[in-house]
Amino acid sequence: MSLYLPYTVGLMAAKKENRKLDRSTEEKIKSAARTVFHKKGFAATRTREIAEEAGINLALLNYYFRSKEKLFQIIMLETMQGFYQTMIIVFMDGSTTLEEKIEQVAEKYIDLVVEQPEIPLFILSEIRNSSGDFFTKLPINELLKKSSFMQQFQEAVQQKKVADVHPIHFVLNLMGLIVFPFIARPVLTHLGEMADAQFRTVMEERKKLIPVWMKTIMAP
Amino acid sequence: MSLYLPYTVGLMAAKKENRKLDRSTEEKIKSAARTVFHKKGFAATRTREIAEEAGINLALLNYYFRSKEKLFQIIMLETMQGFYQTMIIVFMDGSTTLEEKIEQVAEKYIDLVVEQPEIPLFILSEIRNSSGDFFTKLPINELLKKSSFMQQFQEAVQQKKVADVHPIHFVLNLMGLIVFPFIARPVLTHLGEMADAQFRTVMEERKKLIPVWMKTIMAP
DNA sequence: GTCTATAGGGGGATAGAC
DNA sequence: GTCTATCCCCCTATAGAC
Repeated sequence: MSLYLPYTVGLMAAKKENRKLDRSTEEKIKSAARTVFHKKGFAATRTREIAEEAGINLALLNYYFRSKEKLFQIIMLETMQGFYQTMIIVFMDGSTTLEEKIEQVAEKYIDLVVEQPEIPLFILSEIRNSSGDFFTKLPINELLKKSSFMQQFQEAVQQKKVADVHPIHFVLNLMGLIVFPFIARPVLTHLGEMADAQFRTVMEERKKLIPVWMKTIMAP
Repeated sequence: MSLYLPYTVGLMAAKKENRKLDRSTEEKIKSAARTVFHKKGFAATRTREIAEEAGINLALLNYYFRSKEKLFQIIMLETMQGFYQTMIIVFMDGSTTLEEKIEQVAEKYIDLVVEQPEIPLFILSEIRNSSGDFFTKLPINELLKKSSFMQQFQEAVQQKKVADVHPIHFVLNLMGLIVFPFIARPVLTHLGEMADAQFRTVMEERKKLIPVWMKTIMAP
């Protein structure tokens, strides 16, 4: 089962098939765009910078992607997919318990975001402006409703193993505990003189701590 | 004791004194700038939009603040002050216990951010780009080190009333639990069809819940 | 497909009248 | 202090040669 959505690159969708071994140009541009957009956001990004980063000419960017806007939408959609994918996979897995799902989400997300620390802030701040179009293209909502996680969670509430508060608290707590440190990273750096190494140690600790915290937090 | 810093508006600092009753122009521009900057961030904001929002002409904006950049720095600094002020006041208060401080921070911050929901994301995303200059102008670090909160926290650790993990976990958990829902708000809206009223209810619940959670989380 | 050159427009800032 | 008019740069996008 592929969890990736069928998005199209428009112009290129057909041509892509006809090429032999294409780790070039189009992919180079997308990769550069990802880097710059993630770091600066849409408004602060200059297409010239993407072109330079990709080692190609500015005109070529428009040749492949028509406009900055369209290129951005592709990057945004892929980034969101990549981010939600982890959660979906873990939550759909019928063979793990609720506790194991929490452990896995904490571990996998912290690993993911240690690798690409700009992603949470990128997604959250870009969603603020762009209309909610991205979500209509991502069937996360439907997937989550039917997920193994949801079933287990509702069972746990009925069996009084979990406090009977709005489930949104659960999601907010879990994701907040995982993701917030990366969003607040710049503040920590400037404020508390926290270096990279120390931050990584702290986040490694949290892989273990968050599941424990979540358990005590959600106890009835 | 004033916790506000002596920042200057440059050109205007002197003139301000000479005016009689000035809730006008300069303040109108700043107010408009606050609104637009908070909502869109520096890069996406157009000075023309600020001018329109303020009901004045674009030229006047530059007359008062010299440039978009300078205006932004004033807004940014004031916003950060306003935000940290709450924490500082609560944490400096020698007459409250550690538990009471947590209760007060949760309650006051949630109130503050319900009023101005864009602030957390604004601060966090704008810090990403702008160099850490803003922090050198804010003596938060020094204030916090000497605060009543820090003393009480260290005592609690020594008396084994609080788990002996890096104190940063405490700060990250507290602020994450409070602030993250507002950062993730757009996602909730699009994803879970969560309306304003329901969100407020959830946040009211969290005023009570967060102190409880923090207590269980930080237990040894 | 990839480049150079350039069109076209938006946005920040200023000149100068009132 | 406040406005209108305008400058000018920078950025996106395209035309057209190779």
